[in-house]
Amino acid sequence: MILRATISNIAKELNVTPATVSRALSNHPKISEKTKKSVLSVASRLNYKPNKVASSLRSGKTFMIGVIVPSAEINFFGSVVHGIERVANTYGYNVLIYQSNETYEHEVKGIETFLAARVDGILVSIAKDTFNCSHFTDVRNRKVPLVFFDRTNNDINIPSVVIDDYLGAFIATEHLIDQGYKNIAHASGPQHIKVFYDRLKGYRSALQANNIKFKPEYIYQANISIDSGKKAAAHFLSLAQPPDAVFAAEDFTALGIMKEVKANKIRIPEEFGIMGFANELFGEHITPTLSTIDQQTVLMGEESFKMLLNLIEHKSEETAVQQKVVLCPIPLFRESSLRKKL
Amino acid sequence: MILRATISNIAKELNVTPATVSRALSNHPKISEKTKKSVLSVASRLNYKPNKVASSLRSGKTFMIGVIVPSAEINFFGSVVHGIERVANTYGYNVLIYQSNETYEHEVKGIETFLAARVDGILVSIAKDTFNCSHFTDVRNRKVPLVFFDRTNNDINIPSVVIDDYLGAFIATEHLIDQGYKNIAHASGPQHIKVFYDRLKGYRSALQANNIKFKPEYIYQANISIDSGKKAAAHFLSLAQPPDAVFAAEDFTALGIMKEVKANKIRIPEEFGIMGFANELFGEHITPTLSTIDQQTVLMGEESFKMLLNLIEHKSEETAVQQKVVLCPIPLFRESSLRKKL
DNA sequence: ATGAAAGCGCTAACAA
DNA sequence: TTGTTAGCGCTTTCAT
Repeated sequence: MILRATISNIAKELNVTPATVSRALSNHPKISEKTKKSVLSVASRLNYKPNKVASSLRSGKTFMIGVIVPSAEINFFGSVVHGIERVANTYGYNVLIYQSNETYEHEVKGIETFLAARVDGILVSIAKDTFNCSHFTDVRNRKVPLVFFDRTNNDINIPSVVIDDYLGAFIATEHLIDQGYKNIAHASGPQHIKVFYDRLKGYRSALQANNIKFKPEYIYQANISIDSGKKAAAHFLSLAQPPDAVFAAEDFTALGIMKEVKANKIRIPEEFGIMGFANELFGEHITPTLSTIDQQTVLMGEESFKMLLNLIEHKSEETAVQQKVVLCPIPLFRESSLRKKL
Repeated sequence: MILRATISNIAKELNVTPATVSRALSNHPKISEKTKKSVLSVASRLNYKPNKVASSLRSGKTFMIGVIVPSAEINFFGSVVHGIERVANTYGYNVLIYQSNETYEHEVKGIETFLAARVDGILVSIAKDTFNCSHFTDVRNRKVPLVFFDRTNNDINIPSVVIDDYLGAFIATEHLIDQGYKNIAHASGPQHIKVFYDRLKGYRSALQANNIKFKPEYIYQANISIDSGKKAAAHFLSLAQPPDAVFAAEDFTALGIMKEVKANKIRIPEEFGIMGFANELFGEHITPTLSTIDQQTVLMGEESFKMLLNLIEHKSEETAVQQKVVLCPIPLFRESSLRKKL
């Protein structure tokens, strides 16, 4: 019994050449039905599994894509990866995951790994600590298809899939205005990350569109964490004129704010409104439930893969039109911001 | 300029043979420092990246492992994968992820994919719908290292990493007893999955150890979901003698129970105690915070990989001692079950 | 419809 | 210390 049968093994058993077996296995049109049958039968008897490594080396295609995320543990990215995986598998592609842990060094290592593995394409959500983009231009120079999702970079011209963060923030802020809150603050995120920058812009635009004066002291730069949310709330509540609502750039920050506000015996949403962003899982289970903006994570994953696949399949054609898919944010108004009945 | 430089390209530039370059790149001891230097310099000038596909074909090692999880979106598995990834990358291994979506068919497909990709080893957490294990014995027959984590199967003799579910359940139940609850029910999970079976056993043992009579009507078989948790609670509350505490086999079930109990204006933990299992992220953010059992997910991932690596590296040696790592569950007593001051 | 032969890029045994 | 040679398993022209 052969431990790992090869095409040659099958060929020998049938007194044909490896080429014939290869063709039979890949359903080549000019192979007789009888040989196909017999090849298939011997293959299954020998428990033959195709060797993709050999096939990849020869054909230059690995049917693997690489995905770099800041962390697989953050629900958002886990969910996007889920979306990527699902479509990828449908199309016969496998997915390699690499976590950058938000550092530039890991991100570079991830790219190196993927290039060495000769993946057919790469999907990246840029790390917080990444400023230098030479590793990405490197990928481009090697003509390996590359698509950014969520965390993009505008300096370098790479196709991307994002949601409209500006619009999401605008909707969130305007919702708080609609609910009758008068002094709306914003707990923002790291401004060099585009999504957070855009959310701040959306917040400011919503104020402006409603003739509300922007107050610098109503901005607190938080850091995607419960703790910084608490600090944000402490800051806001210490002001001479404290806000009566906060739009947080991200759900964990919103959660921290909620905890701090509750600790101060301020009632939510009656006296204080809160909106988050990201639709993390916990939001609908906390008390009060957290209003937030859903980012269509699974769809984002699916779209990212489809865009990448498109690039992979049309690599040769120089239709390098800069592609960009912008998904629509979906507001979820829950208890933390709803003081009017809908 | 060569798009993708190979070892031969470097060799030609230096008038040496590919073999020399290969050795220089892999730091072979018998290569002079000068040649190493020059090879490295030319390599970087040509932007050479090693072709792992070719290397794998030749060496028979891919430095890739495959991981099959029921779903990457469930926090528990995402977190384990995180642990796997971290150690794997440290050891120079890459990780392929495959989601079974709890179905047997996908699981088989995942195994096929991994065997075709010639991964060096496979890590699996068995799907809910899997009863037939021939695909696993198949892997074993091909001498591909295989390790189960969390969701194991006792019929087939495969090394595994699990936590002591029995003990966790015992601790959870006894804690409720300690807190003075008198009628403790159990919302269990699918019994053909070993972890849930063991948790039920642990529950029963704890009762017995404390001379509490087991009541069949205090068992409700839930289904790892908020909804089934609600149904469980509704069932328990409808009993002639309703319980005053529930140990749920899993956090989402516990959450459903909590929602239903709160909806009935029953105070937690004063009138009703709840314990979950899994330490899902939301538990510490809901009101009241959920007491639960932590499963050491990241550690589980790390241990799983280490065990697999050990098998990979000692493949030839026939020291096929059945390995099993059992991690210790860590109780987290929070508001939902603490009515005595600690 | 099938065979012959070459080669993808790398590594490793054997020579020198 | 470096070269020679062969081959991992598969695909793919070019023949027949």
